[in-house]
Order: sequence, then structure tokens, then C-alpha cells
Amino acid sequence: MTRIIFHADFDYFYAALEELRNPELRGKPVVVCVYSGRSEDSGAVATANYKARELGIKSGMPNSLAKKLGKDKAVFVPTDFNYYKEVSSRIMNFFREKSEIFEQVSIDEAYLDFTGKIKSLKQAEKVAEEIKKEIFERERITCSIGIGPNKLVAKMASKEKKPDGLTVIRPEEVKDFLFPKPASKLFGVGPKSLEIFERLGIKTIKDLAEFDLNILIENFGKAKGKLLWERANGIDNEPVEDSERQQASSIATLEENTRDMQKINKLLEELAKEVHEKVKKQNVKFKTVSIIAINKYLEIRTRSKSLDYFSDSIEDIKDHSKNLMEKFLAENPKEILRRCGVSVSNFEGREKPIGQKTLGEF
DNA sequence: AAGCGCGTTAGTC
DNA sequence: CTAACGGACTAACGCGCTT
Repeated sequence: MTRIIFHADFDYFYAALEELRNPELRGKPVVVCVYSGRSEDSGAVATANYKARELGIKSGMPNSLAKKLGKDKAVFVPTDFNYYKEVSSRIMNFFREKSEIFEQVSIDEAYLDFTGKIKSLKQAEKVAEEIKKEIFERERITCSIGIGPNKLVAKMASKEKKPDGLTVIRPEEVKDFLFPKPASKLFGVGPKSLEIFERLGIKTIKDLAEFDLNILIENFGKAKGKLLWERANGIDNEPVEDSERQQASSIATLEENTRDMQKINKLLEELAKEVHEKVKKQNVKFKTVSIIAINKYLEIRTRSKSLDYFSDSIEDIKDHSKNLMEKFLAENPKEILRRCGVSVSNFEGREKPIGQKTLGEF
């Protein structure tokens, strides 16, 4: 059964919302920043509008660099997640009404499965136009929609034309659409995979799609190797489904790089409190407590501990995160931390819905 | 041998 | 002249232990 999957992606969402509530920003380069609080500019760019992108400013970039590129032309504003969440959930609710098979991926992205409601791709295109129009009328926000036979193709298609784009990829067009793109553009390929691709001489998605599956498995492991190969070939059978949260975490930057347990504990306590609030709000019980340690080279380490019961106690979060951190620092005498985080996961009654991936013979 | 729990890393927005 | 650098989340891996 060929499916009709939409992927909707709000255009430069945070920056668009900042423009919306502050008309003075319109027409200017707008950069929405996360400030870590360590110094005036420390932090990173969350989103930049298109004017700012023309100056070379991109999300994830250090604020200091963005400031340099933006000079006095760009406007820098801090994130206001409560505002973004409010608008996002109104749009998400609208999506949910439109197609009951719906999956929110992040604050600004969702999949919709219209297989049962729509007969042709021509009609799908019309529905997508209507959705875009209605979102704009309601919220004055534009989005880009990709339509394809599965989530992967829909997702790659929504990126094709931005902002305010609509891209339909028919099943017979999938390979022509994917193959010419560099392998780095394939969803799920990051720096580590690219390193391996380089060694194997894989440059385009076509190279990957035609590469020997067994050699990919040797290099990436069974599941990841097969996953990459399938994706390169446009194969993806993941269902669109509304999944529940699997984790709650908080992370923050230390005032200065340190491995002093006193300073770190103070921050861990605050983070534990934030995580506990999320746990209470979501009304869940967790079994696993983790810490995240990011050193001065921005390398990320994690340590975790599973309890033999489900808990919602703040003491459990505090105690275990402190113990984990103490042990981590003792075992890694050279680590000097820049940021740290606390996370809880393994929620009661949420057995991971994954696992239907049957790896046949090859 | 398959499946699970656990602890960890890679990747995305 | 270079380097600069958030926070929240999901998926999957590898290992050891059970069944």
C-alpha cells in the first residue's frame, strides 16, 4: 500500500514569531539566541531568519561569531520558549484535527498520514495548500510541506523548497530526488557517519544506495548499516504515530569551567529540581537517572543508573545525579566541565514501541 | 539463540 | 590570527544475563 505522508516544517519558527510580535524586526536580520549566562554573548544561535542567513548566520553557531557576522545590521533576541510552545500547540492541534494519524516531532515539525483520507497526489497537493493557507490565516506563520510515500521522503521533500514551499515526490520519482544529493544531506547522517563515508569513498546518496550492504554493516553495525542503506534507497516503513515522551532533562552551563564538586553539586541540585518539576507536570515515574557532562572541549559524556523501582522523588534525582557525577570525576581525573545536565528516563508503562524491525536475510 | 535491561554514543532541531 | 559554542530530545549500539 503506497502511503501519502506529509511532513510540515514551520519556517525559521522562533525568528518568525519574534518578527510577528515585534513588527520593528520585520525586514531586518533577526537572530534568536540561547544565552548560557556565562558572559555577555556566550551561547548559541537557535534560529536565524532568512535575512540573517544571508549574512552567513546559522543555527548552532556561537553567538559571538553570529555577532561578528551580523555586525550592527542584525537584531539579537533571547529565546522565549513559552511563547513558541503556545503558538506551536495551537498549530499542532489543528494538524491533529486535519488527520487523526499525526505525529509531532518537535516544536516546529510534524508528520501527517493522509493515506486513508486522500485518493491522489493531486488532491494531496490541494490539501497541503489549504493547510498552509489556514495556518497563515490563523497564526501569520508560513510553513514548508513535503509529501512523499514515507516519512523519510516527506522529510527530505519539505527541505527542498523553503520558505513557504510545497514539494511532492511521487513514488517513481524517489530515486531521482534522493540520488544526486550529497550523502551528508541524508537524514541520520552526521559527522561520525561522514567520516566513515569518506573512508569508503561514498559521496552521494546514490553511492550509498549502491554500496555493498555487508560492508556497510561491517562499518556501522547491523541495524545502522541497514538503516542507512534503506534510507539511501528511499525505503522507510516507519509508521506515523503519536509517541509519548521517553525522557525529561535539564542542562545548564557552569559559571566557569571546573571539576569542583561543590560548584557542580550546586548546579546539579537546581537541575534536579527542574527535572522533578517536569516529572510532576507529566505525571510519570522514572526508573533511570542520568547525568550529562560536557567538558571544555565540548565533548559529551553521560553516566546513568537504573533503580530497581519506579520513582518520582526529587531526592532520588538529586542523590543519584550527585553520586554519578562524583564517580565520573573520580574515574576521569582530567575532565574539566563546562556544562552539566540531569535526565530521567525509562518511564513507567512506556515500553519502547520499537522492535518490529525484522532484519531478513541478505 | 533470542530477547531484555543497562549504560553509552550519534544525531536532529 | 584563530576560536569562539545551547538545550532538549530520540534512536541505536554493545554487552552481559536470562530464558
